[in-house]
Amino acid sequence: MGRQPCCDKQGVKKGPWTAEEDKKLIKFILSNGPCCWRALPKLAGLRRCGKSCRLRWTNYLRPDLKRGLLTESEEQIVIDLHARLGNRWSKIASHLPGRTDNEIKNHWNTHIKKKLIKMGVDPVTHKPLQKNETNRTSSSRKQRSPSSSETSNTSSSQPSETTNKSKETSQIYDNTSSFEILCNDEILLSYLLGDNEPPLIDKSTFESRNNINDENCKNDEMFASWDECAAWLMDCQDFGVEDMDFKLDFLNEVEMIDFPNASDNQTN
DNA sequence: AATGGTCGCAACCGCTCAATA
DNA sequence: ATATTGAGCGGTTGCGACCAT
Repeated sequence: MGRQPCCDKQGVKKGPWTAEEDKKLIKFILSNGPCCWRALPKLAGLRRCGKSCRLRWTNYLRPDLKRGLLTESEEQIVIDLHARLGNRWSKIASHLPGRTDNEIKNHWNTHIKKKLIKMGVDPVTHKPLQKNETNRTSSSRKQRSPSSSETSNTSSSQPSETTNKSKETSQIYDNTSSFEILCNDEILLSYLLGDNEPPLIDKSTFESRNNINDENCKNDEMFASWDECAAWLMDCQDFGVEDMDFKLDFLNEVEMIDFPNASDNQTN
């Protein structure tokens, strides 16, 4: 018995998200939380599949996302984890706060894979490449289909752990936690919803409110830093959130603040 | 400047899993 | 025990941006 489609295909919009749709989704989730993806589009006034909303939120709009290319150290972690876990992108992503499985998967396919091949390492087995394999795997857009067969081979060549899909939820990055933290941050939230004056932000406030020395922080359940949070908010501004009920003018001032780690993130 | 090829990212599709009735 | 549903995962594709000719 086949599954019912996750949404009514008729009248469901596909393709790239518009700023307007992003606004609606953000506004709804900030108000109601990321729940009931199936019902969300209707409630939020979006002509989108719930699945599409979830993807948009988790891969692009989530406030705790890092932007930009993976750093060298992140890449190394991905390579190490891939050697152990295979193509289990969500598992790998759970070790990299602020990174999504989709992002890591894309980065793997577009950057790391090539890098490893160049270094003479088979990106599937993580063992030294045979010479003919190097030629075979030289990247070309036309070779997408072969790569799919490659990936299906991957599954068989992956560590046995791959087939044993035991639940490891404790390791899975809980993307709701950052959201809860955002929601619990009453000052920020009420400001985002347009109820309050802009929060006064200084370095010490950032550090204390982010519990930078808190053990929990090491578990990556926060924004990586306030500047990243602010960066996300600035992205909101980029796609026109300033037109919403939200008022994000204060972000221009935030930009002027010298955040800890800000320069690191810029360079990455 | 025009054109064709390539690249990289965002989004979609189909499947599986877990929870629930 | 079984059917149904919601959510998540991994593979694949579409398309705009970029580059070479």
